[in-house]
Amino acid sequence: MLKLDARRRILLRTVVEEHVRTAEPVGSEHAALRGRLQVSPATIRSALASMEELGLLTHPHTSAGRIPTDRGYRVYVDMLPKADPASSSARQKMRRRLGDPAEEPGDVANDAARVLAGMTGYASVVAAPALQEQTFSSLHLVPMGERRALAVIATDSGALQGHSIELPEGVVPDDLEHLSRAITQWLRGSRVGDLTHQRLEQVLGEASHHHRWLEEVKAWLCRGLARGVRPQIRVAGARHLLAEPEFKSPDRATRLFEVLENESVLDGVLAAVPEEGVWILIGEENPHEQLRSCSLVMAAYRAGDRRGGTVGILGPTRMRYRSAVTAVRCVAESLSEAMRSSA
Amino acid sequence: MLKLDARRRILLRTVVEEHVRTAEPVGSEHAALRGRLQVSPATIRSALASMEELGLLTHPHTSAGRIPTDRGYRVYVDMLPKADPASSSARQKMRRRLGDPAEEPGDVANDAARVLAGMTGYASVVAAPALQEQTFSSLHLVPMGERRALAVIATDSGALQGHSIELPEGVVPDDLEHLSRAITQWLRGSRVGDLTHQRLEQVLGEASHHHRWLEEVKAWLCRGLARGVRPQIRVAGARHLLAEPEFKSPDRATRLFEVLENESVLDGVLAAVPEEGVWILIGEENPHEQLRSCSLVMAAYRAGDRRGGTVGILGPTRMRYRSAVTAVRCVAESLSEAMRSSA
DNA sequence: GGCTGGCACTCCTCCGCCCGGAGTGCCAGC
DNA sequence: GCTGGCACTCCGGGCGGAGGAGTGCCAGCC
Repeated sequence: MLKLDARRRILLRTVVEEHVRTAEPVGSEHAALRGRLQVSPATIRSALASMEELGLLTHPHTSAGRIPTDRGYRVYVDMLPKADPASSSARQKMRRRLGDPAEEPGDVANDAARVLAGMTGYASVVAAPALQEQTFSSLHLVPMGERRALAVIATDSGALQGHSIELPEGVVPDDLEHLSRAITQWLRGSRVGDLTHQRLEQVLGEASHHHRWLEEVKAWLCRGLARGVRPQIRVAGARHLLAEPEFKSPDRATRLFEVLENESVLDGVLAAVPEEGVWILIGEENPHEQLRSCSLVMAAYRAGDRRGGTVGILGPTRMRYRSAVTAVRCVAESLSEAMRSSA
Repeated sequence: MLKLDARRRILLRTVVEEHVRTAEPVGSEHAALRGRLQVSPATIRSALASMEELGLLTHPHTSAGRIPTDRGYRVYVDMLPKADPASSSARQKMRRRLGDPAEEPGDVANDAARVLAGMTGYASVVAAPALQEQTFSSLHLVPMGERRALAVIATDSGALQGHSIELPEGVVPDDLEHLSRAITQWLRGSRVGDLTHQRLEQVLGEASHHHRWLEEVKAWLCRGLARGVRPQIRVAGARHLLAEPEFKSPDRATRLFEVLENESVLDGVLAAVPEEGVWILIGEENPHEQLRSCSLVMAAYRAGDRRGGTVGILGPTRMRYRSAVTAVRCVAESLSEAMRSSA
């Protein structure tokens, strides 16, 4: 663990915060002033130089001020006071801005993304609760046209997932209805992710020998639901990033936006966030090549008593981490609360 | 109607296509060469000057070549050969790239947006079929927790829409099921947009006097479904726009991305597209202020025998209109076909 | 009348240059 | 361990000139 004396800690904080504010390198004189350190710039310079040796700062060229390295940001972030959970008044205000998840379950992720982007001025990324983490509530087989049925799964948090299957001749609506009811009763309360092949075999086994097309339902239930379902990821406020000087070069911006349009990459990053606390990835810490020039501040939320999804902020490494952490924590907590009360 | 002689038509086409290709003003000599006109640059110059008087061309400064005005692009576009419908082989190839809408109804718009962006190298915008244009297929009231039910509507093209409602005491799952079945039977086959208050009053009237909570279902059915449901709009390939020189200035790009993140503006534009043909808006023609520096190429597609949604391309006014029109038409036709066969 | 080559003119863009300023590292002295 | 002084480095902006692309106009030609 890195040990910094008080002056260096103050200096690191000052350099980070000034650089974040102005996007310019911070000189020794300016740092002394802003850090309210009552020593001369020369003294500051030697301290800065030592922190450069530690890998916390660099300077872009000989006669420029200091800017933090990724490692510097990391140490800065770890030094931030562990904020207490968002005040309940803040959370209430937040909940009013998020739609009522009980009313329009699908839209909450959307709202959260929008609110988060608006609060922070960065891009936000929100993953809806993964279907397989939710609790199975019902299956409906709805006749569609002559030889097709729409199989609809509903979960206890109100998510819907449909899939159309072909029917053999001779299946009548009543068959579908009986079957829907039976399957619903058998499976209600299961975790969707637990609907493995064996489990379905047990439940549907006998019937599916008689009805060949049930195989298709079964296949869909485990393949489609276990993991094939596309992750629902919302991005909002991407436009804010264009204003940041680090993304003013078109190809940097392009690379960034490639990631933001790539759901599987985003899903990978968001899914790796632990259930508790705010998770931060700074520049080079990022597992994904294309995200190495940005930072992510993320937190998981809960849906009822299961893991829900993840909310996050994406911005330049030169990010206002403190407000990002506050916003992410507040939205995640509010979402958890909203989705607890509706379950 | 504007009359141009053959030479001027060739020149307009040449200037537009060269400018589109290079993003640079086109000089008289270059235009003569590229247009294979066997006259001297001086002659070309006088023709260009006359077209400038007509408002089809400008030049950025005295000693620069010509660039098209919005009006020039418009005349150019109107001159394009009315392409015949996409060849069936192209459409087949396309359909393979679009997921099977029968399988994952929700994802088709997503796929279409992605394909369109990939084909053209611009941003694509796809509106899913509006719920109210679809045909009601079934309603399910699924019990959720103690005092809530999830009301789910399914349409014949496989779209799902859920809404959670509160139940009074004493309603048991069997009530919900009977009611679901009854409502489904009463309403099956109606256009969702036709589920007006009166219509529901007729159907539910008697029952809803006995069951107060039915009012809530009814209110949702007409309010929520008639128009309150958020339009489903997918944007893909926005990153491509960052590479265009016209959007390299951050604030132009920002303004553009504001629109792309604003679903209601996009919905307004897409909903105004006529059912037949490819609809093009060039620069100043655009009703929305913020879209005045871009062009849109759009076409509606059909879902079964009703109006479906709209697909479109958004790019700079300096756009490869021909390939955009081809792509948009091809995707719209393939979508219409895919959604006909699945209905 | 329409087309042509010639010509003067305009204006942009690029390049090299220089200079001021900001900030550094080092050092001797307190 | 802190300080002021000092030499040094390097960036960024401003200036000016050269080069070049393209124009408009005009007199002459077919």
